Amino acid sequence: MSLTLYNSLSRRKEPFETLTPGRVLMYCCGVTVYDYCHLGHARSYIVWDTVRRYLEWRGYAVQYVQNFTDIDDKILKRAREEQSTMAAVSEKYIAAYFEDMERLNIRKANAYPRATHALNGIQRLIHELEQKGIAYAAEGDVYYSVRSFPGYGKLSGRKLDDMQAGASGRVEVPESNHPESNHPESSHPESNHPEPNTSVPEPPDDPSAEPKKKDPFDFALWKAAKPEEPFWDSPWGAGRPGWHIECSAMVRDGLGEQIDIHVGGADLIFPHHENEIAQSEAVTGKSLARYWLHNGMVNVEGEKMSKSLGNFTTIRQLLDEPLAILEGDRFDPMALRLFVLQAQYRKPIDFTPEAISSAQISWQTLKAGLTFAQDFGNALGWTDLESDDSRAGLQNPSEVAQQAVQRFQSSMDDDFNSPGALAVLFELAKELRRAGNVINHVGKSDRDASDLRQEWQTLVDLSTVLGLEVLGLEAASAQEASGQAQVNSPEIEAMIAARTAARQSKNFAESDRLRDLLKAQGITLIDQPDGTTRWRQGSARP
RNA sequence: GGCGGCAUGGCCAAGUGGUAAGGCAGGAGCCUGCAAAGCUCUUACCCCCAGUUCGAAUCUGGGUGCCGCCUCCA
Repeated sequence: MSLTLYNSLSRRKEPFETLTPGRVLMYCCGVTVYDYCHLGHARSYIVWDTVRRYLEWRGYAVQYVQNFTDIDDKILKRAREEQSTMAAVSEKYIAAYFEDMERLNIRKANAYPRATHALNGIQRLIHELEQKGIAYAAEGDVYYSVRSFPGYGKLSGRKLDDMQAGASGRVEVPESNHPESNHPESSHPESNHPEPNTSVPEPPDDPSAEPKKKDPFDFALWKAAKPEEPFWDSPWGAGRPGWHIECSAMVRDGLGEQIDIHVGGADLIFPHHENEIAQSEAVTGKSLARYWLHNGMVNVEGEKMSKSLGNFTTIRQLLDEPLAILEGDRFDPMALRLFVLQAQYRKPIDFTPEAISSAQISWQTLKAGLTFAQDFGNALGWTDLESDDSRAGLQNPSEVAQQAVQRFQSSMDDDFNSPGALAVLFELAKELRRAGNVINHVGKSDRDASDLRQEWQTLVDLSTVLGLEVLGLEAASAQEASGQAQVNSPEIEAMIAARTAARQSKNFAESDRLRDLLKAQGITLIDQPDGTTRWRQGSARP
């Protein structure tokens, strides 16, 4: 069995072969840090984190690098609004990024280069492009001459001439800028509409508005500094880098001239990744990345979630606010992860209340399987959970465990088909939940303890590959909860005895009253065929 | 207008030539004084039309609908 992945470059699934056996160099386009991350970002980074985890599980040593864009017009705009600086705004949202990602159990990259730390590499790259006659300076700006790179358009599958026709249709109304040109945005501060603001410092990419460009599709590698903006000295004068060049430079500095996998949102294919290829490959003469992978968008009511449409929900908003659809509960971060992984990564997913509640409940099911050892390990005599050889059983995996791993792998090998992989996890989790319920209700298991042990261990292992884990805090509180139950035990036993007496005298009204009383405290009673009554805490378990 | 993608049950979503995984949500029954759990059963004309084939959700052609990119965007 071999791993196959869909390469945006060829628009086909291809077998995965690394540049160096056993090693994967992987670069992920990160965020521009001017605001909190929304669900679109969450999806992207959950997906690529999962890909990275899977590659490692498959035995590859993965070097994973993800950048922060911390030089950008939007950051500057935010800094002006907050009477702050670009650096301060960046720091704030980088910190927020890490907080959000940690909650989603996204593992840290090996490196997080920032544009502001990559100026040397950026300038070197621009210089080399200039030497090769592909970049040209114009009044303090430097542009990339798109027509000098024969391969331009190979990733996005478009031709410059085709685009020109389309672009002209969009840019035909430059007059719309004029009426508002002397109305700063503060003239309508109460407006929450995310209308494109015509007073932003940078004009839209209107070819006619940038006469410095030789060709309308040329793009900026370096931008001359405007007054009161941060700048860096350069051979072309004071200024700052364009957006695309930073990734070319950071890939080269952090991973080398050629990498295995370059990933990012599908909305980055053009122009960002196309330009990145043009920049890097024109200099090195080598293909930049062997595989280009792009995740699908998160939609809201059929439309892409995006800043400009204003239809976004931030990660922290979704996780922190009690939700009506969840009857006032908060959305579990792992349920968000599940929501993302329940779709194949290239397909769009719709963010709806139904999807949220479905994911939340699904996570409860999976969690019941994951906490099986914690809940029932004692009952099954699993005393070695903490010890090093606790996984010894997996040396000789059972048929069920082997098949689960095999099915999981063959799904994931097929272009990271996580929905298929999840089906395997759910089958294991549901069986464990069933077995646990039987123990609760009958007092003993109807399954062989070591078989269950293997199924549980397999579930935990495979879930971890997808980053679906019961994290520390939750695990601790679950244990705490079971400890509490012990404390109240005598009181409960007394009530059960009273109820048993009532039942024996057929006083069912009293018997039901006591049942309801305990139920209100979260205690569920289980009458046994032999007339005795068992109980357990927690009525929520489905 | 150009390029790309998607259409499977109430919702989500696998399946890429041999008569439909899984999740969520439902229905019926057995069991129970009532419960809880368990068990059994149960819900698909795979967007439409034509073609290839012994056989297609799966391949080919045409159509319809939706989405993304072409402008900052995960």
